[in-house]
Amino acid sequence: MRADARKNYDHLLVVARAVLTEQGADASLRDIARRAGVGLGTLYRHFPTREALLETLLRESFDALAVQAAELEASSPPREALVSWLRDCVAFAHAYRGVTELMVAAIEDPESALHGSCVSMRAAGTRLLARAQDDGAARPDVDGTDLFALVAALAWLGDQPGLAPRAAHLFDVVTGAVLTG
Amino acid sequence: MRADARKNYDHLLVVARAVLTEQGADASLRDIARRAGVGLGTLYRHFPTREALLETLLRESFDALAVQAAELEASSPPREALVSWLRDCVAFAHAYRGVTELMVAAIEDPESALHGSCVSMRAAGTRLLARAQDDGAARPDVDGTDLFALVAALAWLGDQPGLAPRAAHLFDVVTGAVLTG
DNA sequence: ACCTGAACACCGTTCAAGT
DNA sequence: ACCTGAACACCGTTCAAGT
Repeated sequence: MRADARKNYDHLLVVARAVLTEQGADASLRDIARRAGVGLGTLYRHFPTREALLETLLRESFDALAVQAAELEASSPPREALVSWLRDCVAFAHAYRGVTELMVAAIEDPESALHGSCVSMRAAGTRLLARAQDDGAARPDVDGTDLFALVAALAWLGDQPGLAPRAAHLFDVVTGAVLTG
Repeated sequence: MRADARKNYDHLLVVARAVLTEQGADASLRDIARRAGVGLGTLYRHFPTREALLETLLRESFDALAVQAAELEASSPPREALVSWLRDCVAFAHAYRGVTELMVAAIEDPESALHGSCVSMRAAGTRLLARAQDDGAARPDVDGTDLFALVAALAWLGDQPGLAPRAAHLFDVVTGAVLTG
């Protein structure tokens, strides 16, 4: 990448992170370009879709969740590992308000820049779930997609101003439904 | 209301119902006016907000849910009454894709045209929940707002194409978490 | 190679002008 | 009273023209 392009790219990411944090995942791309002092076409050149931009911003967190899943699998009892990871996932999805909807759409759309990350996330959850199920700690009639859906629903709840105060409690309620005993 | 106004009003409702069913609760109001063969200002005159339009379209269903709650309270055991009504609520929220978000926002906003209906809905749920709790059929650490949040989350799940097939199963899972035994 | 911003086709909302 | 549609301030997306 040419030096000037690199500079634009990096600065766009800084500005995008700030704007998306402030306004949510559906923030105006025009506004991001404007605040970055860059032409709108430049943003589109570096990030052809909103998902591509988010993927770049979320990559580190996605990777961290994968690492965390592996660590928990190695170090914690099945039940605790699963719950702890689910909590991390819900917290992660709060990075940008409204990102959950994009992730849910992305897991169904192989063309989405977020597709791979979401599929990996579901796969990691599926492993932790299977481990808990083998241990008798989680009900057997729930699968990785169900888990992904529940995490998404809980993250969505936390994005709704009126319901956010209940999110932590409802996490316990819903998690309790997946776990046995 | 003048005869010509009445005619526009009625026709707008017919067209709006069709367009919202087809495109979801965030459908273009311009498109509705266009398809109704009416000026955009006419739509705004009759329905000053999107919520006002939805409130008019959903009024019958809201009322039916209230009646249903009262009937179930009188005729069914606490546990079954609660579950049955929750199922009705989730089904109702599927009338228009995306309406759940508006309802969740409305319950916090006294200015919203949907506010009253949503508050009534929560109140009816709270009554059925209290009855179940008194009967020992529902866990005591969940309240009407939690219930509203869970219904909203389940309705939201059903609106996501990739997760909709799991909605019925997850309804059972989540409902099972609220019920005891 | 890369950047820019005008152009296009859309929104929601308001309101002056018409009947 | 009621209706209309232009006007305004926004979008996302594309692409010809510039450097």
